[in-house]
Amino acid sequence: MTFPAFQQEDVKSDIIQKLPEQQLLLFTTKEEDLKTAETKKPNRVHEYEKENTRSICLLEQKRKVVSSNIDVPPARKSSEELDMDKVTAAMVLTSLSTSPLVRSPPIRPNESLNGSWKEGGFVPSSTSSSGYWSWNAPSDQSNPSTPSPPLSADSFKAFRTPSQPDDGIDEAETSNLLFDEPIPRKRKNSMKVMFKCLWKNCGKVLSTAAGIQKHIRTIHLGRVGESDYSDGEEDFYYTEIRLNTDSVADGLSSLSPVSPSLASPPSFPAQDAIRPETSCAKTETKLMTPLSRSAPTNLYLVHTDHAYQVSPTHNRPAGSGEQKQSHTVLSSPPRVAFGLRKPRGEGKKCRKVYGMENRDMWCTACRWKKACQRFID
DNA sequence: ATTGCCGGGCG
DNA sequence: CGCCCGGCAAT
Repeated sequence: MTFPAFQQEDVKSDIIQKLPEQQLLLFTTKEEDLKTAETKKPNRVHEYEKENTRSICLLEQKRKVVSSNIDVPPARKSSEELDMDKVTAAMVLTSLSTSPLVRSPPIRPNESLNGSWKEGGFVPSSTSSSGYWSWNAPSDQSNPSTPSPPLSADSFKAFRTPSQPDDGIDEAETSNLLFDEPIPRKRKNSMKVMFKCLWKNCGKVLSTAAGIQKHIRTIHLGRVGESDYSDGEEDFYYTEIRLNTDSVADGLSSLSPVSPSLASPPSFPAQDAIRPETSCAKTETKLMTPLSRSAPTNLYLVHTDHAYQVSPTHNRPAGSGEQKQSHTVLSSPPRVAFGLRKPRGEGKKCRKVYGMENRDMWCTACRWKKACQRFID
């Protein structure tokens, strides 16, 4: 019973496809993680089964990062794999408030054990402290394509219930527990933790979480008055990064203010703009189906993907407001010369995201059939 | 067929 | 201005 990597990828992407856009999902192979997931939201768990792979999708009410991003372990490890006769993958995701979007639990018809498995194997225990979301790193280093790039590890956030910010696990604590493996991460001496804004075209880096939160709150979320009130939404828009202080330039350059998201300049077919470290965790999968290809992308970039940005209107009037003061002459737009019409932004806009029925959730521009301001390209 | 949005109309 | 929509282009 081995599980080729691509197969798991396949499942992942499959699941992703059936889930709402605003998601944050997570992958783990530990059953206790699943249990935890179920404990958190017993009634919003969906199972998904396919072949020998089984997954759980956990829906959360609010958009929150629930745990770290964990990639599936490489398919073939050593032979110790045998005891793991089933790979369980839990995907925790968050969605916008009203997102029973996953109406039909994506379950293959012919599976019989989905019910029993859930009830028998996972009696929701109330001791939330019993299990924490943990990193299940493959214990063998043999595989070069070990998951866990900085991004996936860092984009983690402690789980918190929307209403109750503290359910027994606080951030610092969790972040340690998270790597249940003895963190050899003592990182020499000069390892600095910074916080980077993931807002498109921002990329601001600050040294404190509070700082970045405030930045996001005021600059991007436009919450000026209540600048010290946090509903935790900011968590969504920044990520934690570590960098060597002695290679600051390097580090900073790598986090160029360019959009961290997959927003690739439409004119450049090369999507490889995402540096390898970021997109790693690819597992040696050359034969990814077009389907599964979307999986990693979503996985790692959910952060910005679902980032529903309420950019204050005055940020950018639309169109080409970028440089207002370009000095008349020589102002031939660096844009693609004869693109009379803007390449038509990729990425979903309000309409697609919220749907026709929720038109009142769109940004005003979208409502007026103008260029979307919320999901800028 | 659907989606993004420019250009233009109306109050 | 704010608001809406015809219609086109890109998907």
